[in-house]
Order: sequence, then structure tokens, then C-alpha cells
Amino acid sequence: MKRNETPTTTLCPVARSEAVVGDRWTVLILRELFMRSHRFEQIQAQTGGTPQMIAARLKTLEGEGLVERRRYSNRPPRYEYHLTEKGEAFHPVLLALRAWGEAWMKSPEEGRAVEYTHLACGKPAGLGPLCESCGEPLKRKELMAELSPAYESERDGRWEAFKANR
Amino acid sequence: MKRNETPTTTLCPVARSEAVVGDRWTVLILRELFMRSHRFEQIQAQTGGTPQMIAARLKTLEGEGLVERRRYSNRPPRYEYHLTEKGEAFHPVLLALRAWGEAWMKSPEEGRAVEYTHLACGKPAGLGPLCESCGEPLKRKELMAELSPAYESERDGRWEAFKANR
DNA sequence: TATATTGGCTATGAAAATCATAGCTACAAG
DNA sequence: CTTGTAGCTATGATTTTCATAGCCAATATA
Repeated sequence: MKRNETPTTTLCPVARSEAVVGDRWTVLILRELFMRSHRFEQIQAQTGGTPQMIAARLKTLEGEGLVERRRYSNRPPRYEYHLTEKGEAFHPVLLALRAWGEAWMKSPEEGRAVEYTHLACGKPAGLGPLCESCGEPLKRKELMAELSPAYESERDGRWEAFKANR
Repeated sequence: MKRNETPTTTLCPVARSEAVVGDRWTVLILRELFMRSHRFEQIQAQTGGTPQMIAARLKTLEGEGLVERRRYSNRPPRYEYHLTEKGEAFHPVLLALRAWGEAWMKSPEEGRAVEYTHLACGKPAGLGPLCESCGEPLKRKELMAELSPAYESERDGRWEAFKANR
């Protein structure tokens, strides 16, 4: 079974999803889009992917309707990548993945990479799916992210390193 | 960046998670374990993977502590695979992936592959994360799955086909 | 005028992962 | 004493991914 002849025949929704998002690069790209990195090079720098990987995955994501490519400059032609409604709808999956990663893939002394404030109540949101402060379900639009200083500098460092040797 | 030298250095919990579960086979294997397929050949048949893929992924999952290998027969030695607590904790991710797949990867005339009954209230659970009948958060232990006839026969068919040509 | 620089990629050959197919081991059942 | 079952491993071909390099069109800088 090759990547592109994945069973569209199965009724299983998990398998259907995995046919599109079942690879590391794709998920990391979606993470970046949710973090508002819309430019090709930002995405490349933060995921660590090769340009071909990023280009190919973005093309697939566009073809599958999760991402749209917007021209933001005509001459020279320049593009940005944005989540569509279908792409935005993927947010709960990333939130669950984040929660699992924070809970099970870290030693306790490492803090959280990102803390969310739940704009609906103004207090910390926790790991979800319900707000740990007010108990309401977390929606993407009601979340404000704050990166930890360590994670912030990790990301800054990757961007600097990327710019340095291109 | 090779698969096994994925940045354990990053603070991002999504990237950490993806280093373990960031591939199609792994997720499908986890799906099978959640569906109570504990035997190697069942998993192989239902995922459609080659035996090496399944063996390799199960080994990784065991090494990462999501899965444990239990001997259920001494002579001849036979094994079953079961989720650990860490593996069980992955359930919300699969639930979210299922919800997204049902909502965005299917035409409306195809029904749901699985319907859950929320044992806490005895009514349909819907796609989550909250029970559509009673509003409580869905927990794995309070869910009873019922496969649609079509999905059931899809799975039966795969098992029969697998047994037929081995 | 020359020469970087920027952004979004594409091209190329080498390396690694995955695939299809086959087979092995160890025992049990008929 | 052959057939079947379960859980894999071995082999060589195919496909994907990687590292490295470079292109193109325009704008900014010298």
C-alpha cells in the first residue's frame, strides 16, 4: 500500500484522517500554522524540514482543503499559507496531542512550552479539553498563547540559525 | 534529521509526541489496541501493514512505554499486546482524530463507522469531547462501541482475506 | 551599474525506509 | 506425519527522504 493509494475505501475515520495527516511533517506544519507562522521559510525553519518536504506537504494539505495559499505580493509573487475551516477544525487534535505530550513526554522539571489564557474567563486554561479555571470547553478563538521564555528562545534560535546558513 | 534522532531537544510537546506516534502505522496500531485487537495477526490484518512494519512499531511503542507485551502461552511462546497507562492516556487524541475524520473526511451519506453509548447516562455519546446527551466529558471507560454493519463487515472481510492468503 | 538580499521554491544523487514475497520456528491437532 | 496456527525474520526491489546546491524575479544597497 503506497502512501497515495491509502484506503479511501475504509469507513474508519481514523484511517481516513491518517491518510492526510499521518506523518510527522504534516502535523508540525499544522502546528506552525496554528502558531501563526504563515510563511514558507518560517515553517521550514521551525519544523526543521527540507524545502521539498515542506513544499510537498503544503501542496497535499492544500489539495485536501486544510490549507489555502494566498498571494500577498504580485511582483515578485509571494505566498502565505493559511488554515481553512477544515484546517481550523483540526485544532482539537493538536490540543489533545499537546496535552498528551506535556503529560507523558516530559520530565516534571521541564515546564510547559505554552500556557494558554482562556479569554472567556480570563484565567489559565490548562491542558483541556475543558478550561481548568471555569470548566467550559476550550475553543481555539478563546485562547491566547504565551510561550515560556525557554521555548521562545528555542524558536528564536532556530530562526536565527536558519537565516545564518542559507 | 533521521527518524530516530528526532529532536528530544525541543520543548514543544507536539513535536515530542510526534517523535513517537508521528506515523500512520503507529496510529493505526493504537486504534486496533483501543478496539481490543491484541494479537499480532489481527493488528496486521486490520491495519494492512507488513509484518516488519507492525513488529517494528510495536517494539518502538513498547520501548516508549505505551504498550506492553504479555505472554499468554509458554509452549509455544505466544504474545499479546496491551496498552499501558501511558498508552491509554492517548485515547483523547484518537477520539479527536475520529471526530475530525467523521466530520471532514466523509460524505454525509456514509454513516458513522462507530457509535458510542455513554455508559454514564446510557445514551448516545456523539463525537465528543463532551457527551452529546448529558454534556459530561467522555472517558474511555464509560464508552461502549457499536460498529455499523458496514464497518463490521469491512473488518470481517479483511480478516477473512488475511487468513485466506497466508 | 554592480552586487547583495529576500522568499519560495526545484534539481540532483546518495542514503534510508518500506514494500512484496517468502520462509522459519515451535508446537498442536487430525 | 501432514496440515495448521501464531508470531515473527530474511531478502532484494522499489519508493521516499535527505543533504546540498542552485534558480528566479524583484527590491534594496553600494
